[in-house]
Order: sequence, then structure tokens, then C-alpha cells
Amino acid sequence: MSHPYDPSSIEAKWQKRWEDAGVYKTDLKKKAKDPYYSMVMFPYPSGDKLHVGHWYNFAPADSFSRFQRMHGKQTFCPMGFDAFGLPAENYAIKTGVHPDASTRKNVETMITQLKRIGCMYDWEKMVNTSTPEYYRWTQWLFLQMHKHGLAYRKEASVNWCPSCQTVLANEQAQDGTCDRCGTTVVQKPLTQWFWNIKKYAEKLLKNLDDLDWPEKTKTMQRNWIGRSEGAEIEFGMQNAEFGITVFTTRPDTLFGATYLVLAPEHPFVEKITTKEQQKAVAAYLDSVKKKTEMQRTDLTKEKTGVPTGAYAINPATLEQIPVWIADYVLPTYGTGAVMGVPGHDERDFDFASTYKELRGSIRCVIAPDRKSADFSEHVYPGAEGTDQEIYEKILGGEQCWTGPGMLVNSDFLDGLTVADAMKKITAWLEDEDAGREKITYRLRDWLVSRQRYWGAPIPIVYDPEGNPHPVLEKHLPWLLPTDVEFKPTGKSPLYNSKEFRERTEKIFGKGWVPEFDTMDTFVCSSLYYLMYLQAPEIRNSEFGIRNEEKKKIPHSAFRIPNLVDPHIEKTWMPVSLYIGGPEHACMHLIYARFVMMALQDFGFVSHDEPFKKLVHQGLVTHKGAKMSKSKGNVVSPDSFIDRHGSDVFRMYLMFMGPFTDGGDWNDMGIKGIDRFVARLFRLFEEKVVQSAKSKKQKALSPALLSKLHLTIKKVGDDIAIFHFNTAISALMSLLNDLEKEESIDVETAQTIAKLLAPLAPHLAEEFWEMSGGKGFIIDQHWPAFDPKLLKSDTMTIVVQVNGKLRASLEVDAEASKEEILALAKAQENVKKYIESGIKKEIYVPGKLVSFVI
RNA sequence: GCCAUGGUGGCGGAAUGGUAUACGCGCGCGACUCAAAAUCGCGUUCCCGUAAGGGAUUGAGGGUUCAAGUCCCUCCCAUGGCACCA
Repeated sequence: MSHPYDPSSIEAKWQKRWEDAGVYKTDLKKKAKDPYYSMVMFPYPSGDKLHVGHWYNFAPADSFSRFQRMHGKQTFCPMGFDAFGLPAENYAIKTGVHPDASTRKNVETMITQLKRIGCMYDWEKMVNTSTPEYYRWTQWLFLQMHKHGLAYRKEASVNWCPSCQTVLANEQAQDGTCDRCGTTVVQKPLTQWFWNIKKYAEKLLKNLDDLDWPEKTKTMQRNWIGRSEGAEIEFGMQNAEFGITVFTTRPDTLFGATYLVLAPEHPFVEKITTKEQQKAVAAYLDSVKKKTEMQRTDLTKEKTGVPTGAYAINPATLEQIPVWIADYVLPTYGTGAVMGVPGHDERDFDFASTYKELRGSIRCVIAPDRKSADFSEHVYPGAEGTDQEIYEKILGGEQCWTGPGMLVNSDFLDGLTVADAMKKITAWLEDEDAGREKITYRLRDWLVSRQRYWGAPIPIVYDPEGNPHPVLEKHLPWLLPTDVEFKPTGKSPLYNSKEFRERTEKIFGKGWVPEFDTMDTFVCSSLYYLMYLQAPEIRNSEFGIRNEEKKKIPHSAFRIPNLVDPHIEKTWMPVSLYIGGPEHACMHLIYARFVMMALQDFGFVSHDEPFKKLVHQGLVTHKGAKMSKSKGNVVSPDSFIDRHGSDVFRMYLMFMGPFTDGGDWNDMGIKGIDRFVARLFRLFEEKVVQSAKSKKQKALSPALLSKLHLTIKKVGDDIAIFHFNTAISALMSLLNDLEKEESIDVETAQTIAKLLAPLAPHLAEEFWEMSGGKGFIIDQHWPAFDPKLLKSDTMTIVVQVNGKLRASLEVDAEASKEEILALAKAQENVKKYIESGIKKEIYVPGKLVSFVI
């Protein structure tokens, strides 16, 4: 054991003192002068221990919050548990242990583990999303969405995982496999509840500009929302009353549209297919159904399709064009139908290359890179050169052109640029009542129904006719029944609860049935930042307690409280800093923003964005790979904490590299921090405490004092931008110098303790106490540096000849340019290089001299 | 394929266009010890040289500059994201 002290007893001692004094409790109601709401993404309470990833997220986040607190901010650091979800339910299926029991137990052990980190958590504000006190508000949110027309039911083909027996959100079924178990996802039609997040697409996109978030994350969200501007165009049908509407971002190419393609799922497919084509179409639809999402979206595969036999009319050319179906057209985007412009769209070009009958009609309507506006001929004429070659290639079906250019072969659009042509054709379409400007988003509405047990029941009941009705607020929490089997049957587990059905009939009447689905856990996590702020009197009100007890309260005593006290919300929202993994960039972080916006529109909160600043921690790997049980490379923090203590462990995590980069875990590296801490402890014992007793202390030398102030500056600057690694190395460097001193004065010692306080909170308290500090160090103010002291009285000037380093001089800080140049020329090792004469002299004050010869 | 970020000693990494390799790990030598561990001291980018010193070096190649890890161009590699969104 290398320690001159016992980390576990010191850490336990300070954790107890903090708790006894309640230093991390925040009175949310009290007027906060400078509130700082610091949040980390709350953990899922799994049966496994707290892992390195948790520490890597929570400990540096805590260090940053401590740093803020020492700058006079009133910090609020809550912690909670995202407790609903699949793992607990899967565990129940396997072992028969009720998810509520296992979750409560896991939460308890995790709290004990979390406390060992020594974070500034205010445990009084803890939330657990699986408790009725919490999910009563998740259900309240559903009712609000319903009341304001943002929740609706729709039968839709949904992602179904045959193994988990549940529906998955698009985000959970990426790549066509279940993100939990990896099973191939199939499509299944079900009636589901959706929330209309699309209504907020524009706002979700626009607000991003002003958020202090990583650019990368903002880009991902922009991409996810996927706004595109274009037009809807109506194509009339040959021999039919109705038309087909397509969406395109290139209405300017309308004269080049030589066919239409519908998604196989398009509702018109059956209607328009001719007798002759029925067999072929049916066969194609069948083959599409058999394809997995993976196969269908495989880009390397050749596009397939089949003609319907029907013909549409291009509103611009008035020509008849064939209507096909093909699975490269997505049913869920735009109108599920597109116009085929093989000359100017790569996908259409590919399709027409496969089906030669479509190729014959290829037209070139954009002349590449044509800059001049005086274009008079209808057929692109270029007698020679690349333009002509490209034109011929397009017509010959050898290539397509998607770049800029001039319109040709397009009647009244000829000679216009692409941008001008878009405006003109859109206006023309509107005049002709054949189309209109249109903005489309990729974002899809949020499917919130889950056919699972361990979630918040959707507070909806159905009358005997099957019409949905909201469960009144006074019946919340709409309790999750306990008399259920966990084995997946393909039906929602709640379907078999006798109590649930009886309860519904008792309250609403005979023949009424409850909604058997529960809510996506992302609903729970989209409002927890407000639940932390919920005043205890609201949480413990009649709405927070269980139904049995509620019956004792007279009906007139019910009042509808707000989710959160408006004063508290106004003061503390938005969250000042939110730290969590980048994997949530497009799910949780969009849903939470949507919910906040909706709540603002409903009048419950005053802000529209929940998270002002967002930071993603990096990933900690081991042996170059992501830690996982199956790879057997999981690092358990526990043995390291037992041996070295929390301070050393968290400092080592921060020392590995920049916080946002993560890093590869190495068992050996922690030794360096361990030695650093042990040496610090010895410094305090020997050079601070003992020398104070013998009154032998003397002030720091000017050079050391300058170094101390440089360190204060560097540590502060670095922590402010999450560069904990360089903050620590600056402290190490300072220690290297201080160890050479006989004694350290108390003021210097206390400054060092303060610099250490965010990084090693327990030790810093100990050092503070050792050096005679009063109260807690976390209540001290961050030390200030004196700018005058940052400069030492000598400076090092390097001498370069033709860019090569030849000498280095130590000169007085006051030395003039002339003195320095003379001194530089006099250097032995410089003389021999400048003999041939100096062409140019460059002097960079305080840095270097450069001679050109 | 598209977009973004990055590539620096044996390793993790540090460097407002101005001393590349800080700080730490590891390693080598020495002190203490009967010995080991721990601790302390010295050294440690590579090549030549006892040394003084010289040369090379930030993925590869060009360019701008008195001066480039840093700025510009081309290419290679790695990671992350998107991927038929019409």
C-alpha cells in the first residue's frame, strides 16, 4: 500500500459530514441569485453494478458542477432512475421475480454505489419513473397530449420484434434489427397511439440554432428532422377521375418526368392496376412482403419494379407516361409516389437503366454548367465540347446530371437557371391548380404504444362501441395491475389482468375495457428534468398517493396542481448543463425537446427548450473495444475504488484524455494518479502542517509564486472547457516544483486545496482542514490569479537561423529588442551560421529571434 | 457512396502559426534494503557522436510563410454519423 493515508476512511468521513450538514441540498423555492441546474442522463437501475461508463459520465460532471459552485453559482444536482423498461421485464420472464421488486432492490444498491462517488447529489429530489408518484405524471402528460389533439390512434404497419414480442420505434429498429436482441424485425399492422411530434418539426429545427450543443449533435437532429423544400404535383390519370400526387424537390425537372412510381404500399395500387398487369403486380407485392427491411434498403441491390398498366399525364408536357410500382419508393415519406426523371435523378436513372423500356423516353432538360442566360434554342445545341457530350450521354441513357445548369427542352422554362425555374414552375402549377409549394419532413410521429408490462399504462378506456375515452385526472395514477403473467404471448401482458378489467368496469360501466398497452419509456424520460423540480407538496398531494388512500379524500378536495411550481420552473429551467452519451442524439434528446415545447403551448411551463447546454462524454473502451459481457472486457470500478479511493479513480478517468474523447482503460495508468495524491498528502503533512507548528514557514520565491498563479489560471481555464486532463497535469507540474521547497505557507496550501476541490472533493476537504480552513472547502470561493504575477522577471528567447533552432537565451524581462538582438548575434553557436551576412531579422517579443541569411 | 472528426515517442496524451514530444505510464541506471516492494534521484523521440554538437521527425506528397503538428491542395488510413427521404 503506497498511501500515507487510508482513502476509504477519509472518503467515508467527508461523505458523512456532507450529509449531516446537508451541503448538497438545494432549496428550490428560495430565491436563487445565480442558479445552475446541472444534470446527467439518469441511469437504468440494472442488477449489474455501477460500471466505468457511469463513473466516466457522473464524476467529471460533478467536478464541473463543483467548479461552478465555487464560482458562486447556486447548484442543483439531482439524480434519479429510468426504471421502466425491458430488462426488468425480461428478468421477470426468466426468474418470476416481479419487476417492481427487482427494480426497487436495484435502485437501493445503486444509490449506495452512487454515494461512494461523492457527488453533490440532492437525494431529496430523487425520482424513480416506475413509482406511481412519478408515472401518474407520465399519464398526465398523455392526457394533456390527448386533450390538445396531439395524441391519436392509427392503424399502421409497425416494426415488430418476433423475439421480444413487441413493437419497436423506428429508432430502435435501425438496420432492420431489434436494438435489444438483434433479431430481424418484421412488419405487422396494429392500431397504435401516436404523438404528433411532426407538428413541432419546424420549431425543433429552428431552435437548434440557438442551443449551446455540440455541432455534431445538432447536425444529426437536423438530419433526423430532414426538412426539404419542394413541390407537390398532381398527375391526372388516363381514363380515371382521380389523380396521383407526388412530392419532389426538383419541380424544375417536370418536363423530364417520363414515368411515375408508386410505393408498393400506396393505396391506389389496386385501383389503377389493369387486368393484364394484375398477376405481375400481385407477384411483385408478394415478393416485397417477403423482403426484410434490410434487404429492401440494401443500396447495392438492383432496383426492381413492375408496370401497373396505367398511364398518367404529365401536366407540363401533356404526354402519357407509364405508372409503375417499385420498392425503392418509400411509403412513409412524402406522398409515397414520385415522378421519374431518369435524366436528372440518380435513382430514377438506375431504375430506367434496369428497365430498358423506360430508357427510351429519357429527356435532357438541364444543360450542365451553362452560365450564360442568353439561351435561345429549345434543343441544347452545343456543337462541341463537354457540354454536348454530356447532353448526348444523358439522351443515350449513359448518365444523368444532378448538378446546376440551364433549363432546355422545357418550353417556358428554357434559359432559366435551376433556381429560377423552380420558382416559375411552382407558380405555374399553382395557377393551373396542378400543384403547390410544399415542405416535407423526414421526422415521423412518435409511436408511444408498447405491448409490454413494465411501463406506465396508457390512461385510456374504451366504451362498448370501442371508442377511446381519457381516464379522468382524478383516477390517476392509473395503476399498473400486478396480477399478470410475464410470458410474452404476442398480446399485451395487461390483457390478462382480471383486476384491470374489473377496475375499468367498476369505474366506467359494464362493457368498458382499458387500453392494454403501456407507454414507451422515452415518455418517462422526456419530462424527468421537470419532475426533479416538482415541489414535495405536489408530489405528495392526493394525486401522488395510491387510489385506495385517495378514496378517503372528499371529492371536493381535489384540485389540479401544476406539474411544477411556475416560480421554480421559471427560476431553474432550462437545465444549465446536461451531460450524457451521444447515443441519445436523435431519440431522447428530440422527444424531451418536443415535450417541453408542447408543455409551453399548453401553458404549464415558461420555456420551450429543456437543455441549454449539452455535452457528450466520450466512450471508455478496454483493449480497444467497447466493454461488454460477451467480450469479457468489462472493467469493474469496485476493486479500484477499494484500493485507491473514489478521488483517485475519478481523477484517473479524467486524466486519461479529453473528457469528450473517452479513452482506452489501462490498469497501470492509475498508479500515476495514486502517486500524485500520495505525494500531495505528504506535502501537506510535512511541509504545511509540521512547518506551521514550528513556525518555519516562509513566502514563496517570485518564480514559484508566478508558477502558482499560472497554475490557478490554467486549472480554471481548462476545467471550464472540460479539459480535466490538462488541469490535472498543471497541478502535477506545480507539485513537482513545490516539493523542492522546505516549507509551504498556509495561504499557498489552501489555494492548492481549492484548485483540487472540484477534481478530488474528499481529499480537498481533508487538505482544507489540515491547513486550518474553516467550514467546507466546497463553500469557498475559487482562487483568483494576479495577472501581474503571470510574468516572471526573466524570459527565454530562442534564436533561429533560417528557421533552425541554434541557441536559447535567458534574458531580463525588461530587455530591449536591440539588447536581445545583439546578445543573439554574440552566441557562439549563432555566430558561425550568420557569418555570410544577415538578410532579415525578425524579433517576436518575449519569444524568439529569427535570422534569415 | 455522402457528411463530420481525427492520424504526434514503446503507451495515454500536451502544444494562441513561434523551443514539438508538457504531464503521466512504461523502461534504464543509481540511492535506501540482507533482499524485494514502496519511496527518492538521474536519464529516456529516433540516428551519428565520449561530449560539444549535428541530422531526421507530428499518416504520405505538394504549397503558403522568416517560421507549419497547426493554414491551403491532393491522396491514404481510422473512428463516428447518415445512407434509395425523390
